[in-house]
Amino acid sequence: MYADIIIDITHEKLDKIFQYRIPPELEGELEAGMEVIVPFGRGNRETSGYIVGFSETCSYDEDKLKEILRPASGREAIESRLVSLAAWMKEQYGGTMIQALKTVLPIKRTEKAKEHRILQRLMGEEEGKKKLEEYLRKNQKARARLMAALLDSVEIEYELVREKLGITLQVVRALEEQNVLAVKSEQIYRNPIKRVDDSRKGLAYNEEQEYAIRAFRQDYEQDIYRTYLLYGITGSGKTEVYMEMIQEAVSRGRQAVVLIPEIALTYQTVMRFYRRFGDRVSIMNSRLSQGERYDQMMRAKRGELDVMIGPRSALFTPFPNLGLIVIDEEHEGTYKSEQVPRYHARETAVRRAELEKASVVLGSATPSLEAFYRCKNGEYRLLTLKNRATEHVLPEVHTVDMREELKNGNRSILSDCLKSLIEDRLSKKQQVMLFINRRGYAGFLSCRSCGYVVKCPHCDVSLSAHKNGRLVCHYCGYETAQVKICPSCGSPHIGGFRAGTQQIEELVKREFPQSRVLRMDMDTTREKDGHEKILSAFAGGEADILVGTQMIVKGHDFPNVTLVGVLAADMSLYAEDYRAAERTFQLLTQAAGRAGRGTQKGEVVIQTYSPEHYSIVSASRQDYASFYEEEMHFRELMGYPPAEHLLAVLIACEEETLLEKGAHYLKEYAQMVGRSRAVQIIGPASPSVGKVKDVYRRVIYLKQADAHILIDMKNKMEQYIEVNSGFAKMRIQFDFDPMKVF
DNA sequence: AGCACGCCGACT
DNA sequence: GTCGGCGTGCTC
Repeated sequence: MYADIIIDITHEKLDKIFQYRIPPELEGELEAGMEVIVPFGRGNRETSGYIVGFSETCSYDEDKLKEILRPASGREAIESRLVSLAAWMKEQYGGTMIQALKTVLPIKRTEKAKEHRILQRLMGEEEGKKKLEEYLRKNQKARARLMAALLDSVEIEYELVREKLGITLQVVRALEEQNVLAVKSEQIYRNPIKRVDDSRKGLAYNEEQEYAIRAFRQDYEQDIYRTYLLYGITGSGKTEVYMEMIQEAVSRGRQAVVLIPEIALTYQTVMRFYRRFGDRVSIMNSRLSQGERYDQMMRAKRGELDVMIGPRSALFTPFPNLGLIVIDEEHEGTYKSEQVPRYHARETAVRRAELEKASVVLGSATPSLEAFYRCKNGEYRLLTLKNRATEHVLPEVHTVDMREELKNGNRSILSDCLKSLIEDRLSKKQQVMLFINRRGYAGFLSCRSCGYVVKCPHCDVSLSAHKNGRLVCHYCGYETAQVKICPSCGSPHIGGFRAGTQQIEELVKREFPQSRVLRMDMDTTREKDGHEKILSAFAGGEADILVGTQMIVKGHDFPNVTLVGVLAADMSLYAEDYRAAERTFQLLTQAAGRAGRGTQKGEVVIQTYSPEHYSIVSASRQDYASFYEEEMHFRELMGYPPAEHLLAVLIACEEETLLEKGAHYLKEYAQMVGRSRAVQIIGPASPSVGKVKDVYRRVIYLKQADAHILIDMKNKMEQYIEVNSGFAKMRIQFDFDPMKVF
């Protein structure tokens, strides 16, 4: 038995596993996550490291193995719980321990050192020149180089000197000792939020809110930590409930993490937390540089913060005594990582809470099937908010069958019903949102004569037409000029196939020339704070109609919006994906929730070609329960999560023949291992996008109700891949309970 | 990162 | 010969 130990992953050369022998007196005393002192390097200097696991065999020259000296003294380090979380993630989701550790531990980037370590000349120019001559005379080349640089400018970044002049730290140290220079390491922690006056008002909660808060508090007081699902319709005041729960944890000297999908991380939400918890709140977002992120993590570690708000990665905030993890909009797909380890923040949060003896609160108006299923089988506790916090009425929903419209001679994208309602709102000076559900479908170009679709030469996807006359690939960014003639049959009848946001915007402007229209999509939000700008312009009444993709339906309240139109509601149903119905239901429900947030009653128009589909019917009735029943029935029938578990094995390779061979062998191996255990194996198949950036892909699916069996299969396959050099040129990833079918 | 090793020029 | 600086490469 050997211990796998990680010394320090902040430096690339050390971010690997070192094996140590376990001394007899420590046998049975050690476990993953523990901090230990080991001899390291030639001088056997005592270094601290973390145990990340144990192995039966050692992959290194056994004679060279050293022994662990002793466990690190003092209290259990914050990191140790994160290391054991990483070990769990590696086991659950696959990949290497290093990959898991890198996602879990706060990593100091070299880029950060660049900003923070500055060499400062301490002597005047005259004296400096003398020093320079002295070094030259003594043939001390490195010192001379550094001195010359310091004469050029009083302050230089250490990283610059190291990379461009090849100066090592020893040289810097030597000059430091001679009082030639000083090393400044600034540690300025920028707080990314601006200060606002503390206007905490005594809020009154409705009965349901009170009940949820009380239920949580009663458990918490008795040290009962568990997972709750706060199922509350839009506008039911979930955020207030979170804040009370966080308050409960904070008042007991514990800290809270609040996960928010990036897109919902709006100024409004942040300000609410900030007003309540003051500057003991910190925000993480993708705009923060690596260095800033690291600083935030360190503030949390030192106990300067109570609440950390951020996307998926904020889950790993190294709080000394984490007491609560809140996951808002729990059903969002962004909680699943796209990189190895492909972890789901919900499951990982539940695991982290277990390690920390903390609670988890999941919140959603349209809970994921997973979360609701676990409430039904008693794993999570369900807390429901059925009423809107303020006395707003639910919007009235009209479903329009677009096939009927066509029969009645309306070939426009807008139904007669929607048109007349828009007309009505414009006259009343109220606002309208038009939401285009084009998830997964861009405005691709196809030939009406032969059906040819213009595709990206590097990826197996269609190119989408942009207004600037270019064709763009959304996977690799490839761009080409718009084609006028079909490359396949020469017909000139080639053109955009489906309506994009731009076309809708133009159409609306044509139909309602007196209206002011704003468009929000990938193109218009690309610039910095593009989101905020458009939304606040719309909120400020600078436009009457907002046209956009899914991003307009998340977060944000617009009190003056009384009409929401959903165009192509069923588009997302056509994706060959077992979560298509769930996603459609969620999008439609959210879109409908945007209408009538103010005092006026709202109306919603859903335009669809499949009005009878249960996801559309139940969304139009705002009926989650019946949607859940139907969808769960489907998942059970097909053996999809959460009824059973699914493991996707993604294989990528530049050579297609090699890929096919590898996929074939891997499947055969899986069949051999899985035969006795009733594992269903599907594939290898070409994923819907079979090629990206000239790399071919295949996918194999394994299905089994028992997660442990699948995880064991995954471990065996990982071993098989490692020992067979034939897989060396392939990149193989595992995706446990994937969010989509590839 | 931190440390030792080995190379190389300079000095006693 | 020996000393000290400097670059390189390894660390279970």
